[in-house]
Formats: sequence, structure tokens, C-alpha cells
Amino acid sequence: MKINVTLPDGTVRSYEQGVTAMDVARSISEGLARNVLSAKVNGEVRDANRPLPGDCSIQLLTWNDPEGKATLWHSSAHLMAEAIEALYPGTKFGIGPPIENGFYYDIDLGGRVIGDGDFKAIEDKMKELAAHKEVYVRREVPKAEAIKYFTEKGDEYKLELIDGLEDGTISFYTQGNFTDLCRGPHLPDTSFIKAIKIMSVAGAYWRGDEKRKQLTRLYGITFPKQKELDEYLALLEEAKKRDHRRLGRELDLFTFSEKVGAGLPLWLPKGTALRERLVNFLKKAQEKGGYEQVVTPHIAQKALYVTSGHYEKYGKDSFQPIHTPDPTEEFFLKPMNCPHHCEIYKSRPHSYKDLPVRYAEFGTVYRYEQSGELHGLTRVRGFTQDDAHLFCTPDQVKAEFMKVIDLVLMVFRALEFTDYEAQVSLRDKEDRSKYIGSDANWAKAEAAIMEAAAEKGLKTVVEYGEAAFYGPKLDFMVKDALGRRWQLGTIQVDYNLPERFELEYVGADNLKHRPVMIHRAPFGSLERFVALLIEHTGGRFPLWLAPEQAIILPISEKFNEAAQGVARLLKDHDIRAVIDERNEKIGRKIRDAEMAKLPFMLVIGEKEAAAGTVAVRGHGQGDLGPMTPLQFKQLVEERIHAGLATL
RNA sequence: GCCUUUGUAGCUCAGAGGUAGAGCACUUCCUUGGUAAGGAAGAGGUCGCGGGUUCAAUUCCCGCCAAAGGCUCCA
Repeated sequence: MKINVTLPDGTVRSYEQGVTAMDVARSISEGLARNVLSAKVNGEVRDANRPLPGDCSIQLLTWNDPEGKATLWHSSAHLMAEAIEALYPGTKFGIGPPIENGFYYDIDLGGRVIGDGDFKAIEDKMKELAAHKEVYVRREVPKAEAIKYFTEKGDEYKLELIDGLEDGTISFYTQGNFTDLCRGPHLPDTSFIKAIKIMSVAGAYWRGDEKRKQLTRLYGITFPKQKELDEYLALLEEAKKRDHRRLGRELDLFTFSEKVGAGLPLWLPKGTALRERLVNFLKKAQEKGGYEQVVTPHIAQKALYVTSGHYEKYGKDSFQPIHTPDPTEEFFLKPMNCPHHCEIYKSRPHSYKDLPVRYAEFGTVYRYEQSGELHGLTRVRGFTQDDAHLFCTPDQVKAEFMKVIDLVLMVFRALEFTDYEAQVSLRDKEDRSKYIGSDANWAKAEAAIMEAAAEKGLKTVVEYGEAAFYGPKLDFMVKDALGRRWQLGTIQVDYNLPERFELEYVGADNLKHRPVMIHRAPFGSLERFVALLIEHTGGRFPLWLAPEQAIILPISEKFNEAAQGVARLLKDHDIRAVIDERNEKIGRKIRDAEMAKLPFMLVIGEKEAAAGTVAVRGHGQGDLGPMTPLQFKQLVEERIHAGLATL
């Protein structure tokens, strides 16, 4: 009996029944066989050494395929588990999947504590086992047998996992002395794993439930070549140089003080200048879009948040009430601007002719984030949202929503965030108790978001359980230097707060109607947005945003006066320039300016002073030649326009 | 909040049971120099905070605070 195997290029080869993907690889070339980690058979990723099911199309997977990487890492997780079992007998195992960069295994060490001092021993053991070229053996087992095996082993975690599986779909993989419940697929043998690094250890709740036991999660990464591990580690080091917490200090943008409090950023003058420029940029765009600025206080009475639902939802987990001499009064720091904006809307009657009404506020809010969650500027306890609330009639929702999408995308383009993901954040499928409002309202809101996103041709991913408690969201997610996803822009459709606040407008029928609210923030928060902007630009901000656009460098102190003249001239033309008047050589001044990532350096010495010019040098570009301050001003303007031309 | 790790000068870091060191930054002086670090001198630290052990703690132990990487959470 022969079977026909179709390769990705369309060629069909004939093999004996029982042939494996690895055999196919070997028949093509030995070199290929050495690199095959697993194979996609009729679209399903399987072990390379598993017999092919019959006539099929296959794609051999190597390190260059994401699924190939996942296979290596998944098998590495098993290898790590084997090493751990050898080093720490009695360890129980949770789950050990491959992830974006490497793999982890959740383990229960029965009271033993593992720290990074133990990593070397685990790595060494893994290397030793890998060198044994242990074969990964797949075996399909009946559920009863699987239960028996892990009952005898005393591993309640695996038993719980088996409990959720159907009989007939359960498989074990064994390599060396270690057997695991696993769907696979796996490598042919452990020798494919050449370079091994245990990265970190963390606590992780079993099944992601904080009410259940916290297991020890060990993160690791492996590669088929040592060189690739070295390169990966070097890449991580490079990424750390873009960390906004580091650049924020180096570029004098912001700081924190233990005395002020964790998660309460202090913006330094340069950071403030950057932030103000972002604010003004958006304000201008919003004015064009028919928004009106409003201002609301930082605190409000408890009753406001009882009405909005925030009190019930977050009251216990937020900053606690502010008291006054009157013991019956309780004020809260505002965690959101929307309740205040609802009250502004309510302050006067509205006709359908006035809608949509768009209230915008750069509103600073305070949320008591869990201490373990605080992270630089991306997760803080006091931050400013570029918030706005649009009150519209039901049939205006979609058009308004689409306009907001345009605004968010314009902002992202202006700041060169090309790598974002649009995420539709919906309710938790199981637990509806976390949300307010009727199913009908939620259905309407979800439909509005889906339709608007679709009509805008936006590629979206859907995430359940990510909605706000009052409505679904369209979130714009961006990754930081280390690949962590953060929500920046957000747009939310809300049928619920208008109900709670009893918002109304008079329709053409002279009857009262309920408006629909759209919450939206293109940046999300200034803090988080600036953090991501720092990481994406590496501190080399777009010219229009740079806190300082140029630094004037006198060749010697003799030319400080000439430099001041140039500085005045540039200032008159709205170019932000400073002077380095230090008693240093020009080479030193240039080096320091380059390190400070200043966009332009203007050198002024005898020649320039006489000719009324400056010698311009671009950051990372070298000498751009002499020009007059006015010519330089034109250069700056051209560069800014070129950068914003795509808007 | 939970797990692991860390906390020494403005920054990056070394150090040891007997009250501390380097480089850079800073100040002063010399130098007035043409495109990525000129030279010299000086100043600067309650070794995160609070307890405990000890003749003696910054070092060992405990608690707290803060930070890092995760988990959970995220209006």
C-alpha cells in the first residue's frame, strides 16, 4: 500500500504506508531532516515521527515557522519538568505551554521555595537530559488509565485536567523518565534543544483563579543554537534601553518620589512640555470635530458614584472617602469623568437638534490600583485621561462612532504608532454579574461597535471579559519595548449610564427620549501614552513634540554671546532651542547633545559668527552644513510637515 | 493583594560583623579648543525605614516601604 503525500509546492510523492513526516524530510535531504521539528498534516500540527494518516498534504515545520518554535518550546517545557522531577522529587505539575517567547511550567513544589539561585542547577540538568537524546513517545490512553496513572502519582492538578477531557482524546507523552498528560505535538527527541535558559520564576494561580492555590511558574526559553540564545538575550538588553522608566530619567521627563507615593508620577519641565504639546494637538483636532471643552472637580460626593454604579463596583477597592467636619458628608476622588459629564448634560434640557453634544476634558482621575500592578507611567494611581463623552440619538451612534475611530487613527498616525491591534472588548461569557444594564442594551451597544468597526474596515480581534462594567469597548492595543500589550485608545458605547442618570432629550415628536453615550479617549491616558511613545521612539521624539528641538553649541566661550543672539532669533520663530555654554570642547558638547537625543545641534564659531550662520548637525545624521537661522527655521518646518503629511 | 528578586553618592555598580569605595554626573581652577568624552583638585552617603540578635549591624534575623519580573485585577 502506498500513500500520496502533497508538499507545499504542489508536488506529490508516493511513500509506503506508515511513513512519517521525518521520513519524508529525510527523503528530500538529510539537512532538512535535521531541522524538522514537527509537521503540519492536513492543516493540523503533529509529531514529525508520527506515521502519516494516509494520503495527505504536509508542511514540514522548522525553527523558521511559528508552529515549529512552539513545538520546540513545548517539548522544552516537558524537558524542564523532567529536570525538576529529577531534582525535586514529589513535585506536582500543572500546565506547561509554549508562549510567545519560550515556555513555562506551573508546578507545586510542596512548600519548597525556588529562587533564581536554583536556575543553574535546573539548566544543567536539562542540558544533561537533552544530550541523552531522549525520544518523545506518544501514547493514546483510555481515560480510566490516565486517571489511574496520576492517582498513583498523586498529582491532583493533572487529575483535574483529565476530568475535563473526553475519553478517547487523551494522550501521554514520555521522554526519559517523565510522562505527561499532553495533546502534543512534540519534537522527535530532546537533542534538538541545544541552548537553554531559565528566565524567571513567578507565582501563578492555578487555572488563573486567585482564590485557588498559587503555583510556582518557571519561565524558560530554548533555542536550536547557542548563538540564537545569545542574540535573544542581547535583544532583551537592547529593549531595556528603550524602557520608558529609564529614558524618563535620562531625558528628564518625569520622576517618582516615595514620599509623594507609589504610582503618583511627578512630571518634570521637559516631560510637561511634551505632554502639553500632545494635549494641544488633540484639543485642536477636537475643536474641528465639534467638541467642547469642560472642566470638572477632582472630587465629588459619594452619591454621584452610587448613581453611576462605580461605588458599588469599586467603592471598596478605591481611595477611601474624604471626610469633612460634617460627619454626614463623604467625598470621593474621581475615578472617572463620565459621571461629572452626565451631570453637565443634565444641567439643562436638550433638543434632538442639539445632538450630538460632545464634552471633552483632560480630566485627572485617581484609582487605587493594586500595589503589584503599578508600573512606571503605564499603570499609575493618578493620571489624566483625554476623555470625552458624546451624547447622541440612537440613530447617530454609528456615524459618531466612526468619526471617533477616524480621530483615534489620526492620532496614532501622527505619533507613528503603526503597530496596534484593534480589540473588541466584550462581556465575560459566563459571569454576567460583573456588569450593569440589560442584555438588550448590551446587544445594541455591541452591534454598534461591530458595525462601525466593520464599516471602517478595521481589522479587529474579539476578547471576552474585557468590557467595562457599563458597556463594551473598542480598544486600541499597543505593545511596549518588552512586548507587553497595553490599552491606549478606547471607544465605548454606553446605553446604561444615560439610564442611571436619567438623561433625556426632546425628540421631533415632542416626547422625551434617552440619549446614547459614547465614551472615548484616543490617547487613553497621557501617562500611558507618553510611556509607549517613549518606548516606540526610543526617546527620539517627532520634531514637533521634542521638548528641545535644537541646542546651540558655541565653539568656545567667546561665542556664547553670538549663540544667545541666535537663540533669541529662533525663539521669535517658535523654535525651541537651548545653549550649551559650558566650558567644554565642541566634541564634548556634540557628544552630550547626541546622547540627549536632541534633534539638531547648531555649532557657532568664528566663521559662523562672522557670516551670521550656524553649522547644523542632525541627530544621528552628522553635519548638514552651514545655514542662516532663518534657513534653519525652514528646515525645521519642512521636517515637521513631512512628518505630519500623512494625516 | 500574591509569588520570586532587589534596595550602598544624582546615575551605574563594587564591598565587608569592627561606623564605606569606583566610574560618570556635580563644584572650583587650568585650558578657549571646529563635529561623539581636554587636565587637575574638591565636595557629596543616618548603606530604603523601624525593630531584634551582638561588645559591635550598613552587613545576620523580623516587620514595613519602594522598585523589578510574573500572577490576579484594571471604571
